[in-house]
This record gives sequence, structure tokens and C-alpha cells, in this order.
Amino acid sequence: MNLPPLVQTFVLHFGEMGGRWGVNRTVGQIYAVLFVSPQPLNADEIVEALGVSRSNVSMGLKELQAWNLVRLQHKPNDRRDYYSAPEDIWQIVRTLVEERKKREIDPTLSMLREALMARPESELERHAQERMREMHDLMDMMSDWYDDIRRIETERLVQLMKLGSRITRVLEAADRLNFMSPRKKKPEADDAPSES
Amino acid sequence: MNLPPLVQTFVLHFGEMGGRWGVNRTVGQIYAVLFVSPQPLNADEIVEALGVSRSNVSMGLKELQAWNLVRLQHKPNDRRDYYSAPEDIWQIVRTLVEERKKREIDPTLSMLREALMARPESELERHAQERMREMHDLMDMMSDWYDDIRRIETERLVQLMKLGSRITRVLEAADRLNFMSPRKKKPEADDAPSES
DNA sequence: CCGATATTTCAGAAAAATCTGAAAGTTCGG
DNA sequence: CCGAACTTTCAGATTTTTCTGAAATATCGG
Repeated sequence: MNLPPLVQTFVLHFGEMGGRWGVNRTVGQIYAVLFVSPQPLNADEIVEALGVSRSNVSMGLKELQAWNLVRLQHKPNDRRDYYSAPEDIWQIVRTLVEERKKREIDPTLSMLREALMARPESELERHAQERMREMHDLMDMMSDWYDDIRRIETERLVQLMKLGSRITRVLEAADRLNFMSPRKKKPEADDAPSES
Repeated sequence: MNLPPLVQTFVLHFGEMGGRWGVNRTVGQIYAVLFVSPQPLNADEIVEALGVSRSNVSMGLKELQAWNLVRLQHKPNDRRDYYSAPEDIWQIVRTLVEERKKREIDPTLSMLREALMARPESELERHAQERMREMHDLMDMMSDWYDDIRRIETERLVQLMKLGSRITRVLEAADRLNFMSPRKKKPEADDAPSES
């Protein structure tokens, strides 16, 4: 591997982490190199940087394209393909979340939906199905939530995150202002309208 | 494998998914079985259900304990260990997020912090470090955000999720009402944390 | 169409992970 | 302290995943 130590540590770490994130080590390393590179790189430059085989890089780039994590571009008078990671790191996060949802959540949701159609034949199955329903409902709600907030623009998202748990105070205000649809919250002990 | 078809599909699916989530197939399957089981199970019952070796189950259960995903309990007049998944599915989600953060985010953050200390020796390193800083800042913010919202109680979280993107409307109100006071800077590594 | 340049495919090699059975370890009542 | 009932450990077998080199395929300017 032919990289300055600073970059090498970063690349190796992403290689390791890649494993936990559903891609192999090489794919993780390729992405790390692209991420820190000031310009787009072609496949041979990546081979040079990482010291893995050309074919391995080719497969890795293909996988990164399947994940929508890299952009392919060309230089004038150069037939080679050049790849880069998006400038905007928030865009990267969005893509990552989107793709992981597509690969993990969506298939699980559809498996659960199928399972919930079946008619339980025993008490054991009845209980199992009950648990699956809980899981389905939770994931379904998260899925809806994601579909909703993914449309919020980045700056607003940052604002929300910085607000953190103080959001709940805002939520109390929301209750009072009836921002929320049908659900009604039980009022706290309040001195204004006391009966008995 | 000795399970009703309904449950079997669920268990096999979680075996597959387990791989993507940093645990092996057997661990995923064990958890699936515990999740749908009406009572706690002992190791031999799991062996029976999944048709894998006793030692494999033993290692799987050990790993699930390392993830804090199972509870160990005992029955009167029975020396065997009985395992169960928590009743509360939200508790399961919280644990999963907590542990995944611990294993993926935290190590990455500390690698990045290290890398940001180094002095860049070239333009290439300078740019790489710049990108790492972007990544660090984003992850750090998410980490702070998580530390903050994890303390919100479940019911409130559900309320927030149901609110979805309408939260931005509330946020506009927040701007006007000046809810956003200057945020307390998080304390640096300090081993004598004071009560909230 | 040719030859040069570039990329992809893929069968088998290499490496990594998972799983197993046997043995060792632990804990208990008596 | 013993033996029965359980659990854990671990070296090697098995399976799965990853990686490579060689061959095939594609694309371009001339």
C-alpha cells in the first residue's frame, strides 16, 4: 500500500469497518481513498494506492456504483473511467441510509407482511405472529418516518439535530397548538379548570 | 430445523440478515427464536429448534449476551440457563442502536480524532485531513444528538416520529419563540461527571 | 477492420469465517 | 469430595467469501 501514513490509517480503518457494513474490505478501502482524494481517480491509480489486483478494484467499483456511492466521469483525451465520492458529505450519508434501508429494512418488512397473512395453527404460532406484528408495526412506523424526514433539507436537519432533546419542549407547545393530528394527550394536573 | 413454517421463515430471514448486521447466521437465528418464543428457552431447546450443534448455540448465546440482547434467568429446581429477548421491542431497538454505535461510530470517531492531530506533510495530506475533519464533525454531531435523544422516553419518541416532517413547522415556531438558546458545550473526557 | 488501450468476467486459489465434536471446566446436592 | 447435570473451550473440519491472473469483451482513432 502506497499512501502517506495519515491516509493509510484512515483507509485501513474503513477496510475493517466495511465488513460490518455489508461490503468487503477492498470496497471499504476504495471508498476511503476516493473520499479523501482531491481529484477523481482511475482504476489503475486505485490499484497503485491500495496494492490489490486490478480485477478486485474493478469489482469493487462496480459494487460502489450499485450503492450509488460514486460518480463516474471522464477527462478530455482520456478514455479511462474516473471515479469520485460526492463532495457533499451529507449527500453521502443520505445515500448510505437510503441503500441500507433498501437492502435491510424493506425486505424484512415484506417478509413480515407475508408472515402476518398466515393463519396460526397453534398457540405457539399465534404468539410468534403477535411478536412479528409488533416488529412489523415498529419498522413500518420507522419506514414512514424516514420517508417523511428524508425530504427535509440538510440545513434544517442540522438545525433539528442541534436542537436535540429540547425538541420535546417544542413538542409540548405543539400539543397545545394542536399541531398534531387526531391524538389527544391527557392533560397534566392543571390548576385552571378544576372540577371537584 | 424443527419449527412451524411461519416461524421457520422468520428465523431463516434473520439468519440471513444477521450477516449484514455484524453477527453470524446462527446468532441471528437464535435471536429470532428467542424473540418469538412465549417463554424463555434453554440451550438444548434452541439446539432442537435450529438443528445446530450445542457448542455453536453456546457461542451464539455468549455473543448475544455481549450485545446485551438477551436476559438470562433461572427456573426453580432447574440448573439450566434460560434465555429470553426483552418483552419491550423498543428496548431491543435501543440496545441495538447503542451497541452498534459503540462498535462502529465510537472507534471511527477516535480514529478520526487521532488523524486530525497529525501535521499534514503535503498538499494531498492537507486535503485528506480536511475531508476527515468534515467526516469527524458530522459524526460528532450525530453522536451528540444520539446522546441527547436516547434519554427521551419511548412514548414521546413515538409522538415525535408520528409528527414526522411536520416537525419543521414546529421548528419555525421555535425560531420565533427563541427556544433555541445557546447549546451547552459537551464536557471533555472527565471522569467525574456530575448529575445532569 | 486493426491494433492499442481499457474494462469486465470468471474459474480456481487463497483467506476468513463459521461450525462441530471431544474434552475440559463449573456447580450443585448429598 | 464425588458424581451428575450443564456449560464452555478450542483445534481442526467445513463452508463461505474474497481475491487473483488470464482470458474475453468493449471502445476508440486511424
